[in-house]
Amino acid sequence: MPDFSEMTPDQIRAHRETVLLRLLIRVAQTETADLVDRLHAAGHGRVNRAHITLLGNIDTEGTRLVEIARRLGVTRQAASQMVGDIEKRGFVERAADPDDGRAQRVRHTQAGRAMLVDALALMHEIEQGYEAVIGKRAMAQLRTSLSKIAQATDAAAALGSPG
Amino acid sequence: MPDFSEMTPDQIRAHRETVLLRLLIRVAQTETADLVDRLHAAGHGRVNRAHITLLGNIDTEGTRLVEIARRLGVTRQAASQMVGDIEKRGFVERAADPDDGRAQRVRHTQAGRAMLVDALALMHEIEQGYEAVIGKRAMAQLRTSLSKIAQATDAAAALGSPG
DNA sequence: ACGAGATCGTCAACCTCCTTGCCTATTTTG
DNA sequence: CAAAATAGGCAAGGAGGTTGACGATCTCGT
Repeated sequence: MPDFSEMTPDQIRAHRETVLLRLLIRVAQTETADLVDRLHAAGHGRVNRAHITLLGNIDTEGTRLVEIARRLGVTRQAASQMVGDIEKRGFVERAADPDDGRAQRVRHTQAGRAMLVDALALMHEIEQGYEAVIGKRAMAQLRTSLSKIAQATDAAAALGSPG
Repeated sequence: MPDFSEMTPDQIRAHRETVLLRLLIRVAQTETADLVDRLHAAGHGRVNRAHITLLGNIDTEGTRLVEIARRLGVTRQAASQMVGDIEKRGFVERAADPDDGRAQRVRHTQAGRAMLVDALALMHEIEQGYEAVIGKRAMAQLRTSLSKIAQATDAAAALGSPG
């Protein structure tokens, strides 16, 4: 490992640029902004990343709020607020859970499903643009590498916090 | 391109998992959380991602507020608030710019520099963990691919909004 | 059968980060 | 030099999360 405390300012600057985290955040932000722009252009007014993320995490048979919260990595309260938000916009609806009187199922509406399908298509379009830049092989390896890292860190997190 | 409107729910679910954006966000979030945890463990109390990002975007000779805002992709006001925040914590200080009476230079304090050096070392440590999972070659290609994508999208953005 | 405790969802209050709108001081420009 | 651009700051507010407390319901050990 480099001895950072002995690095010159220029060396620190150079190193900074190669930090993976910086690249991840940058590309994720750019792609998100691009997606939202394209959704607007496609006639889906006033949608944001949270909406897409949420829609993408709802199963066709309906998903419980607490499960949505878990998938999104936020509290139940935050998930509840987000669902309330996109419910107002008509993309999801709530229904009582037949198996559990405490719970509800959140489901896509027709409009929500249409939006999700459009969003997936636009993401695919954007990512094909990336593939054109780095090549098909590199793109495939990018997905594979990130998947492996995600799996490994998830496994580590599961060990770290049992329960 | 797949015809998403004809996909079954299961196919949509399967596709969802391979969307690059999802992977990017997930890995970025995990690494960020890991970094903050390690900084806490290393005795740097009450630091967050914004602090590290900000410290990493300040040059040794001092950086103007407006330049910080540009690098972070936020408004001057937001940058000003963040600088005010970490100034209170003692990581940066402001000084008048000798070349421009309107401007100020934001500089690291000793403590800020120490924090940045630690943060870089910890990111390096985390990312070596990733390298152990996916291999040295894949890690190098990951950085290269993301860099290329970032450069390409930056160039496109520059064309789109001249000025 | 039933009381203790866990779980599902919600309301309310608050925090962080970032925005828009407006303002002053200074520099640059025609 | 006046006009316009630029550096920065103050105030108000929105978006998206948090913690804490709560009622309703389910689950489990006895």
